Amino acid sequence: MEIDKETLIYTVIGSIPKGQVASYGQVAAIAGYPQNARLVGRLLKLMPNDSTIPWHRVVNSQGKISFPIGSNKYQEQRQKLLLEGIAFKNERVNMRVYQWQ
DNA sequence: TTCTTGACGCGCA
DNA sequence: ATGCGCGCCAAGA
Repeated sequence: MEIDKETLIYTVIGSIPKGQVASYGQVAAIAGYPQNARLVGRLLKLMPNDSTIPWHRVVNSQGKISFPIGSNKYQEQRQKLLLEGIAFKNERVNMRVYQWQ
């Protein structure tokens, strides 16, 4: 039986360790779908609210949150990351330090 | 079916 | 550092 992209990507995101982050592109690549960063973002958007997957640990390749600065979602994600000990430097996390794998 | 969008990424000026 | 263009690809109009 074959695992679909959706399930695989959710699994990858779910395996990101607490206190670390991964970019959309990395998640896609690890799941076996390089060049599909947009797919990752789309799935997170369609993800049910009652899901327990750590969606907040996914930021873009620049270490920035992919929501407009100041928006509720932006604040929510930033807060979750801060609570895990991830520090922000000018609205962005240091990928060299917090990047998973 | 074609065109536009978008929680993206990379190279280049 | 900062735009800008282009590649990607599934979903919606």
